[in-house]
Amino acid sequence: MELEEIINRIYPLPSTSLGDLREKVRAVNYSKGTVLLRANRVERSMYFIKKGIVRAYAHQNDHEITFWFGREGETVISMNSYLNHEPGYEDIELLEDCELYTLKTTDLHQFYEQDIHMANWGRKFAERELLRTEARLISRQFSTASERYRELLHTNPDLLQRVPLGHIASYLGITQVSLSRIRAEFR
Amino acid sequence: MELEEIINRIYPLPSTSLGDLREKVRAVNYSKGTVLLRANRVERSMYFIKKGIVRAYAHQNDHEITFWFGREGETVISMNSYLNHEPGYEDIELLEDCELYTLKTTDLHQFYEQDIHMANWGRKFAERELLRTEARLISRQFSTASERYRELLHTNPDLLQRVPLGHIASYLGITQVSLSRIRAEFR
DNA sequence: TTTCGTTTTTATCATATGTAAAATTTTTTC
DNA sequence: GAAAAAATTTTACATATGATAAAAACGAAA
Repeated sequence: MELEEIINRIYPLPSTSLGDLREKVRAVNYSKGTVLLRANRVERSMYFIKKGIVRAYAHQNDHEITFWFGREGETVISMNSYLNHEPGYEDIELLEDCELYTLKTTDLHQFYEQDIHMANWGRKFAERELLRTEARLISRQFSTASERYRELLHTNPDLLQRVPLGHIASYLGITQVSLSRIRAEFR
Repeated sequence: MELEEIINRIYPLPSTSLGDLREKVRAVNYSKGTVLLRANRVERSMYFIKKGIVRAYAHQNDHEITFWFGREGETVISMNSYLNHEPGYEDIELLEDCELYTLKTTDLHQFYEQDIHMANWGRKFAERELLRTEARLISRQFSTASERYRELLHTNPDLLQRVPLGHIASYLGITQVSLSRIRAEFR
């Protein structure tokens, strides 16, 4: 997916803003397994996914949970790093070889301060992510693990093809063993 | 808490912007039990809480879950209504008599389009809520119900005084019975 | 104080999910 | 194509939480 489409899916920018953005953006490729952003660091880059899929995960002790997947057209950023200038809590890892666009967060901040269209783009981006995250929090309460799995199967069928089940289980808030049981139910 | 402080806690606005905002804002008082925003409607108002506490809850069948509390200084809006011009999924109910500031969402949208400072205020607001919500989603996975309760007790001691335990339990993702067991543990 | 309604706790039983380890299948690598 | 590594499933057992019902405690109003 081209940069312009990625951006405009969230909030269409006038071509002047797009031009300014394009000047600061660089295309990069990384291979599967690369860790794009690291926890406990103040990250200074963000990414747009042209092609591929990534996951964000947090850890505590030896435990690790995947709380976000990003695919073609999605924006990758360490929210805590970027918002509070503090170390983030997530690693972001490539699950496939990826083609990305990258931008320095300092440039992003400058755009926000200087260009109202960019500011509104950033607003819309955060609002959409907020809505999604809230929906997941709520569904965690209302739905059983089995229902959440079927829901995911329905809304993101490709995820199951592209991502190991361990990560999916974690994303659904259950163990891989439990997910395996659920899958066995209807087979 | 005065309007200016509420706004500036999120993102300080220049006095011109604050002045424009103040012109469109109206102070209102409602009593405990009032439902401020209703699910399944496109809501056209938003609120800032000067004094009091409210909760947002979603329902499905006869089940109801509280997923957000708002207190002095917080901003109340039906994200889905406002973002997608679709009916929202939450009711927002006053848990105490409240003093509020209210603003039409159409006015908010206009501010966003015309005033870069307001646009950045909206961005920051959504970003902060996103970070909070994400943190809760993650803690739901890492921590036991008991740990989450103690965490809440530590970070929001007043909540326990101001809100019935049933709502707290729901917010923590457990039943009231379960919360009662947890409370019994260390007493 | 008494009463009524709400909130909170207690008790019992059922069950979904977790932990740990082994078995199986699939994928990768040489 | 064989060996190694990774991913997935299965099994057995433990436990936290849910559902339900009832009792107790608390608070507001008469």
